[in-house]
Amino acid sequence: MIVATWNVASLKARLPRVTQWLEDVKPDVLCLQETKMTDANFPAMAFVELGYEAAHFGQGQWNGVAIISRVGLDSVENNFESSGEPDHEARIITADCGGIRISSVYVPNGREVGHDHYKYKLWWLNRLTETLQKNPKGTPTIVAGDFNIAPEDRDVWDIKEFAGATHVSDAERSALDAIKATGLTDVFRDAHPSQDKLYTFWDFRGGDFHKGKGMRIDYLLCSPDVANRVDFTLVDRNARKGESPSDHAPVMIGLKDA
DNA sequence: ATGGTGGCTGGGCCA
Repeated sequence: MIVATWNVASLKARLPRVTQWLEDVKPDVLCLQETKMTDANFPAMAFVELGYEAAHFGQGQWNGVAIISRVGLDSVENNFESSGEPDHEARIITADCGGIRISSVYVPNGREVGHDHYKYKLWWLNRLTETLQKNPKGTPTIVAGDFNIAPEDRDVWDIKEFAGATHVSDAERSALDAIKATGLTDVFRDAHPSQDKLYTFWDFRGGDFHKGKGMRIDYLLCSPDVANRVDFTLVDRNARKGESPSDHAPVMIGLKDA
């Protein structure tokens, strides 16, 4: 079973790339972020034609998340509503796929340390922790998406360039640690313990991709039973190349049969 | 070089 996550930076603009990628890679589950569309505009039929079910939680111009699955898509939940105060934006959708409770998450960017949007980011991360804490113990879980946090200094191209910036602050990393402390592991880092320059995002601006100026901010956090099944993990850098790419590459994990 | 590019829109915001 292959589970992937991809921030597509507009599903409307990226649909040809996404459908081609599904045909090439044939993942079992694909979590999308930044669809930037309403539910009414979500092109579900494009995925049905390829043998997938799809669920989307969108708001329009910004944000928007989806899960596409060919191993079942049940008990879909939008937002944080089951655990208390909901978000006012469309940044998390959760469903049961192939025996795993899978969330597709788009964590707020934060803009600047101390900015209202940064406080919102920390609030959001805490709401995710609270939500995960309410899951029944032992639920096979994957939280996949764009976390907008580089877990370690080596997850950005040059930490000196990030002095005082978002994505690397102690508060953001502590909030990420709290999410992991609910029992989740960054299986990509576990599989590549000593390799650097394994990025998932390169800004459109300034030719950052070609300059190697990337960040590892997209990942799949897995509960122990899922983490124990991991067969391979990789970033599909090729998807960042070519015509009209997203600024993020897909991250994939392969799981052995349960 | 406090820029750059891309996508939403229909001027300016967001990343």
